[in-house]
Amino acid sequence: MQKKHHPPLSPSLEDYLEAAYTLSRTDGSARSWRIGAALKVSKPSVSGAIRALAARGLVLQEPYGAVRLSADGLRLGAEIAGRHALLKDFFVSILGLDPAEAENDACRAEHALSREALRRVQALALFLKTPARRATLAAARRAAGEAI
Amino acid sequence: MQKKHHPPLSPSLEDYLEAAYTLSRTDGSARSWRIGAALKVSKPSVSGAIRALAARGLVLQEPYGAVRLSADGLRLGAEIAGRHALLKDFFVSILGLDPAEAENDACRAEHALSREALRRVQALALFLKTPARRATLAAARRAAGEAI
DNA sequence: TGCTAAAGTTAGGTGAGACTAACTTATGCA
DNA sequence: TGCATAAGTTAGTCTCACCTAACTTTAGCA
Repeated sequence: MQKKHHPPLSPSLEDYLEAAYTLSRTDGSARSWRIGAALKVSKPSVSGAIRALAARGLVLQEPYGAVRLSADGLRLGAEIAGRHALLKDFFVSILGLDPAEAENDACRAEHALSREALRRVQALALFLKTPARRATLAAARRAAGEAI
Repeated sequence: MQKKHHPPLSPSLEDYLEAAYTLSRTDGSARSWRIGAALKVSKPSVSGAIRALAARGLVLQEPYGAVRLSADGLRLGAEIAGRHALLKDFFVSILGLDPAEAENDACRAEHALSREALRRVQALALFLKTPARRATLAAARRAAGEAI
């Protein structure tokens, strides 16, 4: 099996891989139409994206069958889903954003931030959530929620 | 002057407008080649983007001349540059990110976050920067800087 | 004052990522 | 068990955002 190098995944392909990963977790398998429904794109769009992910060895596709993630795909999918969860949690529990809006913001921001920035966001969230910081976090959330 | 509606600016066009705005501020005028240099794109790319911005009434272009922002363009440009500055400041002064990396992250994140999220990030930064919070901010930055 | 070099534009092409329409394969149930 | 419907694929098109090559305009200076 010859390895080719591919550029890092585009935001779009990250979304497809993340959806496939999440659906595999929740539903046991990732059917193409469910990915399309989750991402609100057409069937051919999913088909093309899966082919691109398969070319990178991230998913295995038996034609007309379910999408399965390779070991690499599982690792990357988990990482992307983790970035998403981390940001959503920060938006909700630190900034006090409405969960639906936090979800949208996380979807977009997860492709924009560097590993290091993400790590620091996570650390900040953890710091502010320590029990000793209860009052501070409450005040911060109050401050974030107020109009400026 | 007939107004057409246009969809909101794409991330790419926001970048061009932001660059034009910033150059106008620092250099007094925005020459096309400077925009291209700032964004690391070719002359024709700038030319095309300026045409698109002009079609939306955001910039005035006299052929072969400097790019000037309209009143709308100035407003939007200032807003976009503000988002950028706000995020960079958060990354540097709250998360303790290296300024060069903060710049890159801000460039990408400025297109990803909603108005509300941005507002709350700003409020959080303001909150943590109040003098009464000196020790907390220092501890937070220390926590963010440490490996997890 | 005219020529050259820098700046800007036009023309044409590429690749990503989306779409619709039409086709193929798989599935489930009468 | 065969056929209708659901799921997936193929083909072809569109737009966006970039590129190079070649052309035009502007401007500076000998």
